[in-house]
Formats: sequence, C-alpha cells, structure tokens
Amino acid sequence: MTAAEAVEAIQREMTAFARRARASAGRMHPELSLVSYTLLGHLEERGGCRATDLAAHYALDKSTVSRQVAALERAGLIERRVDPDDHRVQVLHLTGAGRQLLAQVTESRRAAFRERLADWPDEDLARFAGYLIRYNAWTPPGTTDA
Amino acid sequence: MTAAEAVEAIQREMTAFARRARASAGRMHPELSLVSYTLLGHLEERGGCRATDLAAHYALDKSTVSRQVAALERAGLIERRVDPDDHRVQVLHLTGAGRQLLAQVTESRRAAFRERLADWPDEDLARFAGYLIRYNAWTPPGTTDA
DNA sequence: ACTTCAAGTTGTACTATACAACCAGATCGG
DNA sequence: CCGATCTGGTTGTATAGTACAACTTGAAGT
Repeated sequence: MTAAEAVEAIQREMTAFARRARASAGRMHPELSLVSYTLLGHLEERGGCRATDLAAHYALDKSTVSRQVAALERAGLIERRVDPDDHRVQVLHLTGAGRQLLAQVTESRRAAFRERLADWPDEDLARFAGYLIRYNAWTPPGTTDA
Repeated sequence: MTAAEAVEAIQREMTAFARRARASAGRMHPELSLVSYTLLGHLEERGGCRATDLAAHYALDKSTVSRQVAALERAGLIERRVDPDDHRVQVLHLTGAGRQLLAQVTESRRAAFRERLADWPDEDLARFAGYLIRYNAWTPPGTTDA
C-alpha cells in the first residue's frame, strides 16, 4: 500500500465509521444519545463544569447545549448548582442516577468494543489506539487549542 | 498500554471521532451532507443501484432513502431510470453534475485528510489504514453479510 | 384470478442542531 | 454611582435527518 492509497483508505474507513456510529449508538442505548453520553462523560471526568464550557469543547451552539442539559436534568441525571460568585453561571454536576447510568452504558459499550476487538493481538490493539489518539489530537494550524 | 487500556482508548477515540465527523463534514461542504456524499459515492462505485439496496447497505429506512434520493434528483445530481424488466424498480445513476460534485468534494476531503496525516511516516499510514479496514469489516456473529 | 410479496412514496412525529432575539447578572469607564 | 457593554443562559423559529406506519403499484405464486 502506498502512502497515497493509505490516506485514501483512512479517509474512506473513517467516513464509513462516522456514518454508522450515530445510528448504532442510538440503537444500542435508546435512553442515552451519543451526545448525552459524551456530555455526561465530560462532567464525570471534570467533576462538573458550565454549559458554556461544554459548548466550546464540543463546538456546539449554546442553545443546543442548553436544551441537552435541560433534558438531562429532567431525566434526573444531572443537577445545576448556581455559582455563588457569579449568579449567571450554573455549574453542572452528575447526580447519583447520572453516574450510575453513565457507568452502565460505558460498560455495555465497552463490552461491544471488546467483542469486536476480541481476536486482535495485543500489540495491534496498542498500535491502533495510539494511531487514533494521534489522529484525534491533531488541530488545524493556527488554532489555539483549549 | 495493556490490552484493556487499548480497548478503552479505541472506544473513546472512535466515539470522539464520530461525534465530530458529521458536524465538521457539514461545515466543510454545506452543499453535500455526509449521507448524500456517501450515497453518491456508492452510486459511483457500483455504477448505479436501487434505492432498496442503498437502504439495506447503510441500514437506513427506505423512506429516508426515498427522500434523500428525491433531494439528490431535485439537485440534478442523480437520475432515475425505470428498470424495463421490473417496473417497480428505479435504477439510480449519477448525472454528469453529480459525478463532478462528488469528485470535487472527494478532492477537498482528501486534501483535508492529507494535511492531517502529512507528518505520519508511510509505515504508520499503512498500518493505520489496515487497522481501520479490519475494524470496519467486522460483523456481529450470526450476521449474514450482504 | 386472488393472494401475497417487493419497491417506493407520503403522512406524521421526533431529535439534534443552528441562528437570532432576548433576559439577567457582572464589569468597566466616566 | 450609572449607563454601556460583556457574558451565561433560555426561548422562538427553522431545518435536516431519521423512523414507523399506511398506502400505491407492479410482480409472482398458488
């Protein structure tokens, strides 16, 4: 495979993957969309953050985040705590139920990935993971990374 | 990196990629969504096929495909030819304009990928491509692949 | 010929998304 | 201190993509 062919294949395969991801994610976990899952994961990882931070991080409009957050709150998965220092900001936190559902969905996603990758040699797994991390870490030139 | 960690990382990175792909595809090419692009690509590759085939291949509802196809036809990118052997069937073909737009978007996507992968050693490109192909080729056990 | 099957279309509904207009709290220059 | 401006967030409106169900039309089997 030449370098040009490889780039071509990477493009094709990443596109194919992206095409399927949302649909299959939706079918796997009707109760938690890919976006919601990602937002909950971010909250867990950071231990709470503002809606504006989520919007910036995922390149979503603040209105979109606002509605997602409202839905997650309605579902009892997150709660808002008004920042005492600045009454405009609401710091978002996972609730117990949110943490639990997140763990559950994460586990089931992990199981699906494990099955899919079951017969890969360890060395290939590590290299593939490394490539993906490297691929995703790339930022367009001139971008100040946040 | 242990195998378990690698699986974890692959899951995380593939999810992150999927999350961004649609949005960025939409921003790059407002005139051709990721789905439309994929459908056009399929037509080009196969040299024409039925709407039902597209639906089956991409796990989309036939109504969804019907509307996508209608939009592509309205845009003058594809045309329908009734199958003389079975008047229910419409074989879809790219038009000249469709072929041209597809080529143009493909080229611009390719340039973006090339830029992103510019400083990867050839060997890594080939291996990454191979992993992606292998990853996407997987089908759930018990599935008769079409 | 009647029934059943297959390809597509259309009606309806829902989700995710963006943009624009807006509200409310914070901050800064006078 | 006060109006101008900035920032975080919500709401109104519009659009795209999707699914499911009902329907239409043509094909095939008994």
